[in-house]
Amino acid sequence: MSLDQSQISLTFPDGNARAYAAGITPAEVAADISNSLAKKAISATVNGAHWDLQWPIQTDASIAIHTLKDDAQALELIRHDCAHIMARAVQELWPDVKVTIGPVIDNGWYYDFDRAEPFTPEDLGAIEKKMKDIINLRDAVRTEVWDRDVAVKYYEDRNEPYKVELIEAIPGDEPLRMYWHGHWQDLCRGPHLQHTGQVPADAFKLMSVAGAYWRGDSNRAMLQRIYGVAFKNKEDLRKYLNMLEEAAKRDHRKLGREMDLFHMQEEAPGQVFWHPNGWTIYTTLQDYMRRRQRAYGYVEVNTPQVVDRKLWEASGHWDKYQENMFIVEVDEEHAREKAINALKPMNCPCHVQVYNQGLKSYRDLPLRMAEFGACNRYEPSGALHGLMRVRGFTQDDAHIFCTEDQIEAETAKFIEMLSGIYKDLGFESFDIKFSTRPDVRAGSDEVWDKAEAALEAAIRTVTDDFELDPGEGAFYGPKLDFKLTDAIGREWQLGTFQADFVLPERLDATYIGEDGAKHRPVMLHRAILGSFERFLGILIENFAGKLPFWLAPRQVVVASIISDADPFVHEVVAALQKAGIRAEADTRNEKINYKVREHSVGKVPVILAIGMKEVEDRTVTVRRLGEKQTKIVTLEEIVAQLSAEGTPPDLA
RNA sequence: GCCGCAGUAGCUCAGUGGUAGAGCGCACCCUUGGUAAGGGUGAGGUCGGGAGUUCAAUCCUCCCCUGCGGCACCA
Repeated sequence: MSLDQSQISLTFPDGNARAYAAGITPAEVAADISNSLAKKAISATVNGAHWDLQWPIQTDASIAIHTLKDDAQALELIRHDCAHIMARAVQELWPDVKVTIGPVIDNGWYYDFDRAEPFTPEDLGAIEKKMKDIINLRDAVRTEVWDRDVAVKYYEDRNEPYKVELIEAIPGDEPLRMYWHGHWQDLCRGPHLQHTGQVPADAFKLMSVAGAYWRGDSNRAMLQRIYGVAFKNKEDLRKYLNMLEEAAKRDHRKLGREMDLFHMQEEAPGQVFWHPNGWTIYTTLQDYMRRRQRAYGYVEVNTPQVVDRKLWEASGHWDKYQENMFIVEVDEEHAREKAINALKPMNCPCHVQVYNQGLKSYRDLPLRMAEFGACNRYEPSGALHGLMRVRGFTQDDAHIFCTEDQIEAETAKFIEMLSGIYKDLGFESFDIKFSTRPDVRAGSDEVWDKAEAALEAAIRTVTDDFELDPGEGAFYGPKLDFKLTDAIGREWQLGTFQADFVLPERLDATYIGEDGAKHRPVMLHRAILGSFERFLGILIENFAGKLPFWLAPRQVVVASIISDADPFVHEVVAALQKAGIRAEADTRNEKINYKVREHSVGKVPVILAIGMKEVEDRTVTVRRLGEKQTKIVTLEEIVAQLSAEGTPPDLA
């Protein structure tokens, strides 16, 4: 475009172009447009790349100048500069602390430090205060491009071994950018704000300190990671902190206690003692899943818990996962050696045993074998987390034995089943991730071609909107993962669908084909809820304990207002129970206010209050959870209404 | 598993080198009250487990267990 080599043409978002000298910086461009823009500018986008105001532009380009109004760029820069400002604050407070890396993450940033003493909550306060001082200095940001040798020497001289290692990991042809504000400096690819004063001093907060391995490697040093959050203004920060409070209120461990759903105790870490209320949800959900599976042509089986190591050796689990299995040794009196068994960590090898009983014909395929399989895995102690990560759990597991030609139809059918179930359980949408062949894999390329094509074609019958994750498939086959988003925007990976060409081989599963010869079936591993334990945790948090009526463990409390109403209360409870509703009477010597409060806190969806007026009219006053107003209906009406509501979605 | 923090009544939490306290809940009594806590009385604790220091440990030290927040892991 430009006639003169020293001239370049910059095109603005409105389509206008202007000529500038090559090497001009976005800061200068902004100044050329207006003084106020020059002041407000924070960064630019140049040919699609997020660009520091100080970086020169050498060629024709599209350019957009950003201000704090551009959320994505503003937040990125604010959080990024917060990371540096925090590192500077830490080194000003404790000069011997070594710095490492500090990336931007959702809502904020973290920075990893190497320091002998742990950071305390008081330290965080001091760092925060120091950060505010630094912001108030309004130090201009400079970036410099350095030679590697100079940079390495610089960091060696300053005893910053982590930085030296980082530089050594940067490919040789990339420039090393040094970022300075004031006298303090950090290695960083940028971009950055114009000066530290552009970071809002009242819209960030240091949240926590935690250990983190250097470069994510558990064999390397444990560093101290400080997490912070930052926003454009105080109000956004406040909203975020409120959201955290909201999430804490939904914590399934807290609600589990309050609603008397389950408990855990130290004699059985990572395992659940389900109380009547929790077990009611569990079995209601399981009954529902069992009906769905039947409707989709699955047969249900049940297989042993304690299985000889021989089977795990054959399946390959003994080699790979022995550390994570519960081992059960039995010392039999006349045996030469102890019998070594493992609690099953998964169901698939057992399902192949069921499959292998008797000869299978191609006419038997696809054979969809389901089990609510109770599994135990010795998860690392630090991984345990309420119901979300446990050592004893039950999967809604199934394996579909089929031919390669049946993969596509089975995949499509599975996605249909899964989306119906998620919808029934209150989750309207989900995302699909499609993981294809990894570098190290079993099976021929032809089989992989076929399997990947089949999976992809099957997804496309449902949606074109899926995320491709190349190379992330299991070594035995490609897979689909299903993620759903909960009521407060968190994502949970739940369902999975994996094609497996290896296990049928290892455990010698066969079928007789039309040609009369033996063939190898493909195994499709699939789960929709994953584990019941985890899914119930997610369900509780998604609904903040206010489960849909059909799943609510306590559906109705019929509460008397005065004792003279007690006989009618019991009559109403009996009528509701007869209609299959989980109803209980509350005829305690308490005021109606007290009863309403207690059952509201207990998340009971419907309270029926009964005083003398109701007794005379044979009516009930209905109060729904979360609603203030009440409604008077007849006994017959409420029974009909609630039994309709209590019908599981697949039976409605 | 690793780093840090924590563990006191059923729950939430206060507290002290001389073997403990509140609120809620629970039991009993009074109260029969119309939609988010009526009043009174009372019971309830091996202060996570073990060892050590000390005349004396719930408190200080060490080890272990469990939990919490991350990291690593998640067939």
